[in-house]
Amino acid sequence: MATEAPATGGTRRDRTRRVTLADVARAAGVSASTASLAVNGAGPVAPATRERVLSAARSLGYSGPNPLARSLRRGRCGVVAVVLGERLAYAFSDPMMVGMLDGLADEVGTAGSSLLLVPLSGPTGAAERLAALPMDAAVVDDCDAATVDLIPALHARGVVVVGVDGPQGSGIPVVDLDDEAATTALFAHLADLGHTRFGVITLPLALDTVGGPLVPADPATRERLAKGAGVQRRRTLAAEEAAARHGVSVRFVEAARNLVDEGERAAATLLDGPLPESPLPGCPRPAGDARPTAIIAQSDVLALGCLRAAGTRGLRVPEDLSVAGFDGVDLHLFDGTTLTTIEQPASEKGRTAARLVAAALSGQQPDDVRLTTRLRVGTTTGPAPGR
Amino acid sequence: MATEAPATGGTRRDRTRRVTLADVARAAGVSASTASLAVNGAGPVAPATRERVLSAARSLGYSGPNPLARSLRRGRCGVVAVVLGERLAYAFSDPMMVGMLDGLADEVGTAGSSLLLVPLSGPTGAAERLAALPMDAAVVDDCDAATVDLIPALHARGVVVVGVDGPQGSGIPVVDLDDEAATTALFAHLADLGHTRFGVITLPLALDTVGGPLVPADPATRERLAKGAGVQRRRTLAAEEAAARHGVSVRFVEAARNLVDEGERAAATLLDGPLPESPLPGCPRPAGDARPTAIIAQSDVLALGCLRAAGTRGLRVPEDLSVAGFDGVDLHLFDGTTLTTIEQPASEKGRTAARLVAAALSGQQPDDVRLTTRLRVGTTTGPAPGR
DNA sequence: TTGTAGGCGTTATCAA
DNA sequence: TTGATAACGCCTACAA
Repeated sequence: MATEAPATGGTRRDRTRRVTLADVARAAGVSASTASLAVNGAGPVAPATRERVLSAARSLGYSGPNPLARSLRRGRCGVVAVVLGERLAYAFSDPMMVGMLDGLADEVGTAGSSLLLVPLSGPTGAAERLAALPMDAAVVDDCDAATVDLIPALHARGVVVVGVDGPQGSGIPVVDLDDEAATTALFAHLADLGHTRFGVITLPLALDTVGGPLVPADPATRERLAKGAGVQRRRTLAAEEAAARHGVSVRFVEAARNLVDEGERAAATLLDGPLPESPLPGCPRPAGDARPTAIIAQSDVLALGCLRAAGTRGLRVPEDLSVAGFDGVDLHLFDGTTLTTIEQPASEKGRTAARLVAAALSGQQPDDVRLTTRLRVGTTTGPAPGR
Repeated sequence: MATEAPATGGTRRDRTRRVTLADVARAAGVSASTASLAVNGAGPVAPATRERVLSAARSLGYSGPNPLARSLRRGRCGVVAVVLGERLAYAFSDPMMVGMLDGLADEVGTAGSSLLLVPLSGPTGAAERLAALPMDAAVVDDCDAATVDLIPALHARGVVVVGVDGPQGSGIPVVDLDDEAATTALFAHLADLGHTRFGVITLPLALDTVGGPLVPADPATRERLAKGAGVQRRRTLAAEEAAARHGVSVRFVEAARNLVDEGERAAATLLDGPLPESPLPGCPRPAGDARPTAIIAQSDVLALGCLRAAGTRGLRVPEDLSVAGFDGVDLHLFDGTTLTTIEQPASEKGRTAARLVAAALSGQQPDDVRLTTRLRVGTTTGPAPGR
C-alpha cells in the first residue's frame, strides 16, 4: 500500500517526513484510533491486531507518539519550569540551591516530569520567553517584586505556579522556612556566649544590587527590604528584632551576590570599619569603632567568605571572631572546622514544592508549607573575646 | 456575540476553557488567520484591524499563542534537553559541569531556547522519559555505552543530538578537549620534578561503579575502559602511555563518583597501601610498597579530596606529596594554596555545544570541535622528596 | 473489538 | 489586506 506524501499545509524544513501513527495504522490496515490504542497499550485490542500494529511500527521505524501532538491533545506536557533570577553559574554555585533542585527534580521525576530551566537574566524579555515555553507548572525561587509580576500571565495560561521561600501572599502556594525562628536562635546562641557587637551579612536584596552597608533607619533600606525577596526580608527583620531584644548592637552589610568572594568583601566592610554606626533604639553604643565579635551571614557561602576575610586579617575563629552561617550545606572546610549554621532541609524543600505542584495540577488548592530548621553549633562560634 | 462552549472531543480537566486565538478573532470580527498575523506582528495587517484584534485580546485576557499548538505547527519548541547520567546533586556538585551548563544555557538562550534537564537516574526507563518530552535538540554529556544507545531513537524523532566530551564516533557532532595532551603535560611537569612513583585517581568508569584499584593489565579493566565515557578513557590511556614514556611507575584507583569524599577515599587507597603493584612493561618497580610521591586526579573535585587525605595523614603538600587536578575550577582553598591543574574552558565548551546545536538545527552537519587546555602550575606540586 | 468523527490551538498557503 | 482551508499528530467519546 503506497504511502502517498500528503499535500502539507505548512513549510517542511526537512525533506523526509517523520513516520506518524497514521502511517503505522495504514501499514497495519487498521484505523488510527486502533493504532493509538495498540501503541499506548491502552484500551482493548485483539492480540493479533496489536501485534500487527506493533510490527508495522517497528518496520516503519515509528518513534512513538509525537510529544508535542500528544501534549496538545492531552493538555499536559510533563514539563515543570524553574524560574531563576540568576544565571545558572550563580544559582548553582549555591549548594543550597543545588540541593533544592535535586529534590525538586527527583520528586517531579516520579510524576514523570522534567525540569525546564528558565533564567530571567538574558537580554530578551523575561515575560516573552516564559510565555513561549511549554510547561505544566512553574516553580519560582523566592523572587523580587519584578518576578512576582510574571505570575498572573502564567496563571492566565493555566500554568500552575508554586513558590520556594516566597513570595508569600501572591496567591500561589509557597514552601518556606522558619527563617525568623532560625535567626532568633542564632542571636540567642551568640548572645549567650557574651557577644554584644554583631555584624550581619545579608543576601543581596535585589538582583542588580551592588551591596554595601545597610542603614536600617534609612527609608531607602526599608523600601528595598520590602521589595526584595522574602528570605532576605525575614532574616534581616528578625535580626533587627533579636538584636534589640538582646540589647546588642548590630551592623548590616549587604552582599552583592551570594558568592564566597562577596561574602569576603562584605566581611571586610564589617571588619575594617569605620562604618556608619547604627545602634537600634535602646542598644548600648559600642565604644569607638570596635569591630564586631560575631558575624552572622545569611548563607553558608557568604559565611565561608567571612572565614576567609578573618584568616586574611589574622583573626582567629572563634577566639577573636565568631562566624555563623545559614543553610547547613557541606562546604568541604579543611582542618576540622565546622561552621555554626542553621540546617535547612534543602532537598526536602524541593520535594515539597514538587508535591505542591502535583496537588495543584490535580485540581487541589494546596496550603503553604513551612519547614523547620535547626541550629547546628560548630567550631566557628565561641565566647566573646575577654569572656 | 456569545462564545458558545464548543462540544469538546476530549476530557476537559478544568471547567473553564482557556481563551484562544479563535475567541479573539471572533470578538474582533476577523478570521483566525488575520488574528494570528496581528498578534504575532507578522505579515501585513491594516493598523485599524491590528488594533481591533489587540484590544479584543486584551479585554478577553488572551495570554498569547499556546506554546504547544504553536510548536506542533512550527515544528520547533525552543527546548534543548540536557541528558545527565547522574542526579542533579551529583552533576552540579562539579563546578566544571556547572560552568559548562552556564555557557550552554547562555548561548542557547540567545537563540531563544531553554534547557530541559533530563537525569537518567530515575526509576523509570530512561528511553521512555526521553521519548515523551518535547525537545528540538539534546545535548548528551559524555556518556557511557548505555547512554549512547539512546541516540538513534532521538534521531528517529528528528531531534538533533550533540555530545560534550564524547561520545566520539557515534555519528553526532562532539565538542571535547585535548585530554591526551593535557595528561601528558601533567606527567611531564611532575617527571621533571623528579617524581618516579605516580598515583592516578580516575573518574568513575561507569555510573554504577564502586571504584577501587584498577589493574591496567586486567582484561576486565580494559573492557570497562572501552565501554566507559571518553574522558576517562582518554585521560587514563594517556596516563599509561606517559608513565611508560617517562619510565615511571603508576598505580590507578578509580573513584566511585566525582565527589570530594570519593577523591579522599581513592587517595587513601593510594597512600595507605599495600596495593596490587602494576608496573607497566619497562617501568622500574618501586621498592616495596612505597607510596606515590605524586598523585594526579582526573578532576579538581577529586584532587581536593586528595588534599584532604594528605592533610589527615600529616603529609605536607607539596613537600611530601605532589597533587595535581584537572579542570581549573575555583575551589576556594584556604591558606593561599592553589591547585596545580589543567585549565579547561568549561563555559566555552557549553557555548560551543550550543553552536553545534544551532548549526545542526539549521540543517548543517557541523564538524567536531576540540578545545585546548593549558597547564596551570600551582602550589600543590613540587620536587620529589629527597631531590 | 474496531472504526468514525471531531477537535486540541495554531499557522502557512493560496486565492480573493 | 483579508479569509477559507488545511494541516501539525494525536487521542477519546461514542457508535457500530
